[in-house]
Amino acid sequence: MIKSPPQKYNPTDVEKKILKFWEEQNIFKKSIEQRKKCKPYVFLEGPPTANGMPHPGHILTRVMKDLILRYQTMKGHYILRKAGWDTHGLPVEIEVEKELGLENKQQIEEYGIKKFNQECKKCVFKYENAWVEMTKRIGFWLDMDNPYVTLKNEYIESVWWSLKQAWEKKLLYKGYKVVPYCPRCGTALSAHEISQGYKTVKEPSIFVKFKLKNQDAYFLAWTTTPWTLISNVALAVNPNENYLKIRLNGQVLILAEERSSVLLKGQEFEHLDYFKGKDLEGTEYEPLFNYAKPEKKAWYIVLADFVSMEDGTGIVHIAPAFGEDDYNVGKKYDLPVIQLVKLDGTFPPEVKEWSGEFVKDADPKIIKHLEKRGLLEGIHEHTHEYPFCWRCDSPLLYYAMESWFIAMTKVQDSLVRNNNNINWYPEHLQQGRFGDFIREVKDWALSRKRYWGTPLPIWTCTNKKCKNEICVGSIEELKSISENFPKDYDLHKPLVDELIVKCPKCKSVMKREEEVIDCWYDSGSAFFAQWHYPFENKEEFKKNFPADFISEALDQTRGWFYSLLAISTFLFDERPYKNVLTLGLVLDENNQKMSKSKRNYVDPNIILEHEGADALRWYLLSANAPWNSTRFYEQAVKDTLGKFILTFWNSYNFFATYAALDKFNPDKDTIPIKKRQLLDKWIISRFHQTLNELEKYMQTFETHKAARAVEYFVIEDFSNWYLRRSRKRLWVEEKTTDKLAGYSTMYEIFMGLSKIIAPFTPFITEEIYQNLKTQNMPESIHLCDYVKLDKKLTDANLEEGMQKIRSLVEVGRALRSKVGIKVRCPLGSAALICDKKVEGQIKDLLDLLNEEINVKKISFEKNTSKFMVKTYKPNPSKLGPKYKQKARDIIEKLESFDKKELFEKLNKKEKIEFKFGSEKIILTADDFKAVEIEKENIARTQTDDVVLILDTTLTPDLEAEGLARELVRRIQSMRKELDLDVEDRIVTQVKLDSDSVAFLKNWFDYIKGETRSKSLSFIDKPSGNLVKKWEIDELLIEIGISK
RNA sequence: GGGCGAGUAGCUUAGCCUGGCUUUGAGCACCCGGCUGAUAACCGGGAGGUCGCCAGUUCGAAUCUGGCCUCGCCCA
Repeated sequence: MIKSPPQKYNPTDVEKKILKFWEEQNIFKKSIEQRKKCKPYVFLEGPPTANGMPHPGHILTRVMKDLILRYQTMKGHYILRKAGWDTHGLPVEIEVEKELGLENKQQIEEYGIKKFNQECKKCVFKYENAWVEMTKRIGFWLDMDNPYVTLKNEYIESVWWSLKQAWEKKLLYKGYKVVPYCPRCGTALSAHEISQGYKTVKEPSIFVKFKLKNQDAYFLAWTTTPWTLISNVALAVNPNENYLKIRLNGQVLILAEERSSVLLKGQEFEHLDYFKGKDLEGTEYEPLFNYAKPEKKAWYIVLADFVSMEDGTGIVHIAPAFGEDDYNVGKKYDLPVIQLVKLDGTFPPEVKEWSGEFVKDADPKIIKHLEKRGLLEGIHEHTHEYPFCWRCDSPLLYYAMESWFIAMTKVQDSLVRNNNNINWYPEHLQQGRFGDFIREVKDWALSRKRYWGTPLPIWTCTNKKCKNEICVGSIEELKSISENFPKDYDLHKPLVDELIVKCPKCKSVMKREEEVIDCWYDSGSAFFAQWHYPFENKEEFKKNFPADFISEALDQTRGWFYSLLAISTFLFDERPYKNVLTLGLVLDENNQKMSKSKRNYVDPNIILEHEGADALRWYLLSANAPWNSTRFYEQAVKDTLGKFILTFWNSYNFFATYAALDKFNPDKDTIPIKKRQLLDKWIISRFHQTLNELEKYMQTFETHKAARAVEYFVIEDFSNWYLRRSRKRLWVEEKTTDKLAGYSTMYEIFMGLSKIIAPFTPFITEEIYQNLKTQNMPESIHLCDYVKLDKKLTDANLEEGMQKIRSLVEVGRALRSKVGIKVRCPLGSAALICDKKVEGQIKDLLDLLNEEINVKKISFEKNTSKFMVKTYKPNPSKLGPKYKQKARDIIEKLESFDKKELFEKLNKKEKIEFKFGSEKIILTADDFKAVEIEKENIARTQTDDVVLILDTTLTPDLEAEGLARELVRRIQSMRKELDLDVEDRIVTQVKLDSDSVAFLKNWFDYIKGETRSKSLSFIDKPSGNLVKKWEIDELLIEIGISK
């Protein structure tokens, strides 16, 4: 039986009640179980790192995932929703370092890696509870009892298996990577860390001469880091630029033509020769320094596209150990890597002059040295951005470090092909940011010289004659070759380094490469490692690969989205996901990034307490396209609550209150649609039309458009029109067919509406469903099927007609307001002029218009002739040029003429002649405009295709009815003030002058009926529970009512 | 510094791909009036816009092109 709901909606109370219900009845589990035999829709959860509190951005991703998954579930799919936690990585280590007061790697090692990693493990789960709570509170259904966790032995084992695949495919190799390195902290910095530490600095930049072999000529190069010159191995030119050989102040120099015009402006020089950059390739020069004796060929010109003409000389000095571009060119030309800087940032003993000095401090001395040798051509002060260590503020050095790589460049074609097979939302990412990234893919630098991560499973034989390298791909394999593998084990450091591993070839001791791997590799392995594939769950994996849907924020494009694709590509040569929805970031009220330091961080819990999860969800889903950034602040959610959630609730409240009163029973009392009013058929049609739109938008993840379509339906169509127009139907006492038809329609709409928005706002819809459901329906709305679109129930013609009626109401009300007759006072008649088609569309809906603009009868007319008079008005734009200043007075004079006579004359093309002062004026029809004006007591307005005429004549009858309604409205508002129940009967006493009483006498019954008055008496001193004085258009009255 | 995305009333936004049917259309907030057993409601009217800026293409640009500015993200 439908119960009367509480008047006021308290989101937190309702939502907490629903959460309890879901929990107690295991609804989430049931929602998965009951779809077990259905077609799967595979979702892969991007694992969050639980080492910080969840913020609004996380809420957006979780809400969006939940929407899609609930939607697909109701659409009949079987969806597993395994949670995941990302647990490794530098951010965790940094957090723990801070906690323990450790400042660098030496201190970590002194503290003990075992203890340190234990702390990391604890840290990762410190906030797990907050995450779990938040996830539940916002209604995100995720299986957090069986999550995959990247630090578990099984997960690591799967990762190892995949690395061994790479190893066997010869994709895993050791190389160099130039990384920003802090010599003081002794560590490389991640991209994230560097971006915090860029500063603008002024540094000397120098022009250095490199003498050509066997020629008395010099290449002129330019550098901002003189200390790297010690390790120079080549000079680079741009193959497509032009270079000049010139004589300047008696010396022969080579530099780029474009740069010469800038650098040598105003100086005289002799032009000796001209080359294309590519002609210079291979030209040898004499090294500046001879501290190193490289094994490979060095000191010649190489070609590189990155050489720009923006600054310098167009000739770039190359030191592969200290620059990424340099390193890449070096690889291409097989140049030696000369690395004459120690890890602490000082020069080694071989560099005699500056041995032991910090390289940056040595810069001025190196410059002096070059000057002495006559190899310096000039010094400029140069301003540029340079990275500093965010921790200790030392300048960072770009430094080539040994590192393990996955050769992504070798599978680039597959990457591109697999990417082209993924549906990206928004589309531009596929060929834009992501596509660009993949087309320029670099080998994946996999290793990290850190502690808390998946250990790199590569062991090298210490026997110098053997040097055997193996990659371990399973725990079994490692057990089989290690002597002291413990029963209880944890595959992290330090255990893996403490194992005594024997070389399968020579039985000597093997040593592990000490690194751990990039934690992006961990999360990128989720699609198979969550199943402990291939050691377990082979079938599960097969069924769940590739995923149908993943979604994360925009910053994951080159993060998780890439690492998944990369790993999936080299393992299986297959896309790991079919659809990827990239979400915009959540910003604060002023479009600024949320950050703790700016204190612009909104605590989601406050909003959840005040406005509730449904309002929060609806806001996030409807505010903006998912991929655009969304501003997040409490007021926005508050507005959503007021505008949408409460409108929905109050509509429901209205229906349920009356339905409860009448004991409406949907099983027995439902009236077939055929027998219902057009208004009912209309709202049903609109409902299905809305569903149609919603489904269309959901397919392309345009959730904001889907939500807005629903919002329009609920507020405009359902609440503001259908329900408003249906109120009176429910007021009749008996159970009429029409009343039951209204209940039937409302019941169906609330059920349907609740179902179609259940994925958006799962709480309020459940609350409504619980009250409205009958016994044989599923126990939760989230166990229901989604509403099936029924095109047969839509009626475009009816919808069009209704739209026309609503437009007529709009202009009609505006017209009444213009002529100044209150809507409460009825008018005698109205007329409509339109074509037959429109007439057909609206003629059955005229009752609605009747009531809305309060006229007694409405008729269709062929044309406006009954109501309008044709006349002519003086046309100023004709008269003006002819009579100049006099025109105004002439027009005034014409006003005094007999209009009818004037009209007839002009109609007969006669001339109008009259005297104006001494002048005789002759006007023709040309000097007038033909216009139509309303006859007396007629008001006219129009919509796109209908003219609406109102007869504004007020008769005593009409005025009496108006007065009756004035009284009714005041009595009603007093009833409301007394907080009476709708069905309460009252005694009404009114003080009113006797003339007015007589005037009203035909309306006594009406007043009694409308106000549910047992008696209505007109006396001098009204009394009752509430007595009030009123003034109706200067008429003073007093009303008293009592229960 | 490079790439991508966004920029339309105080706020949230539609329109942009496919140029003109609109003097840029809504909603919230604001002002005036109406209506109300309809709620944080509803209805009518009003005020509020250099469509980020500057050029160009075109008969015509919010819409197409180029450059610039601001914000965000990614990369350096």
